[in-house]
Amino acid sequence: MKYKALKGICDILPPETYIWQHIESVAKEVFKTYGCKEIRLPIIESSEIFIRSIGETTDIVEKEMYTFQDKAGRSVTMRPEGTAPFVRAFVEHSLHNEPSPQKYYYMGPMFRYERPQAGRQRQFHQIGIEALGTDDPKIDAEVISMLMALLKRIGLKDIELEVNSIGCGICRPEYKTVVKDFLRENLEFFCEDCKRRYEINPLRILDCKVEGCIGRRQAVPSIVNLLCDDCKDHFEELQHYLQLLNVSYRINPNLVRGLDYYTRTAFEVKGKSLGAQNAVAAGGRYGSLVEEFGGPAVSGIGFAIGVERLLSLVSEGHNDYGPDIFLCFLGDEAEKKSFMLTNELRAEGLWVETAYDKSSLRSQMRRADRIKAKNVIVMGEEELKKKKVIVKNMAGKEEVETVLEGAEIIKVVQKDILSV
RNA sequence: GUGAGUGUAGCUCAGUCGGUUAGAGCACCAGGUUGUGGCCCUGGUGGCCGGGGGUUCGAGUCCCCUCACUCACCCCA
Repeated sequence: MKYKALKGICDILPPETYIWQHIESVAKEVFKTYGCKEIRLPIIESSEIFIRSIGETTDIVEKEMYTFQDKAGRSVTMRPEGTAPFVRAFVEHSLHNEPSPQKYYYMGPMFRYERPQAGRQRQFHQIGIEALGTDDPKIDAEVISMLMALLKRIGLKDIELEVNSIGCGICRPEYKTVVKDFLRENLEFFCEDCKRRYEINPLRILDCKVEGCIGRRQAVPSIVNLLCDDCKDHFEELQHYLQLLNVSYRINPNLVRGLDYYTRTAFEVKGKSLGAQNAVAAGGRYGSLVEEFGGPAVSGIGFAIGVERLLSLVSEGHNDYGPDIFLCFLGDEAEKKSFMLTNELRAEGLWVETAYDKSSLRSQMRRADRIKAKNVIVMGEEELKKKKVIVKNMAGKEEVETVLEGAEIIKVVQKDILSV
């Protein structure tokens, strides 16, 4: 084989593409009912946007970005996530002047240079929303419940919502210090990764899976008990609203987000059958990102769904796509007439296929069956003399003779199409 | 970046102790007597056995290197 797609970058082929279309259209319907408007954002941005927002010491920025120089020598990066480009656009176009709160959704590819594995590829797709213009925890609950409503409508089972508050610019640094104080004495007994985390992001130690580390960190107090009063109130109200909306959730005090810009609310939806990369969607509140990008002091909250991970959770079975009509012909005159009729029926919005060369009726019927045609039209010399055609329903086998006229044929075929 | 596993047809896999022209099922294409699909039957297309080197009279099979893929760690959607 001469050429292959790049490592971790996949083609999406039919019938998979049908499931993608389905998910995207359901998402759009759900978002519409919450007032989210679509925003389409570029795939490459100035590198600085990601470095400043995601954080210089995060893995994404340190080793996972597709960054290169354009012809003018500027450093540009293929977006590893959607929030930073969104906030850049929000500020650039002064979208805070739209009636508040402003709610947007986006969908598209993201790029991270990582070793691929189950549920992780270098080009992957996210469907995300962002809601800005209010600090009220009511909108946090609304955003989370919108996510759960969407996942439910897509038919996901065996998923679990985890929520946490990771504090704000005031109480989180204080909590970090508390964690470091508690771990300092025993640090030598922790795993190598945790020793590294201690310097870079000590909160991650609370999420380590190594058994020895789990036992040794027991004494560390939970962040939930050390939030400042404002953050604490926010978190409690969020839970209150989630309960009002009957959204079931689990508080995970060890839930940490990997991106620096998150404040207060953090949440994640985990899929039970997903393997090691089990977050199907995640999000959180960002308190000062808009300001850091030179915009007004408005905060936002958003989430992103990993579409590929979502797909691996949704049961398949969208494999029954086939033409509404397959047109069989016999004889030279019928070939011409059927070619014209194919065109006419397509103009009416039907999916119509026909044979491209002369072959036996048996062979044409076989082809119609293989491509899962719902109906077959037989146009032979005998029918042509009477200016009629035979319409056959492939599932039920019944045949009807009808006049050779597009409108009449559509009438015969219609009930089957509508019932699909 | 680290570790483990797997590479034979488009897909799923056989291939004996190293033996002659590499197989099956599915899929695809063409047929199975005047114009009716699915099941069945016949035939056909499709392989540098991931690549390179070595051992041997002889390698899909044994050895070395390499590449690719997969899973996991890290991290994340």
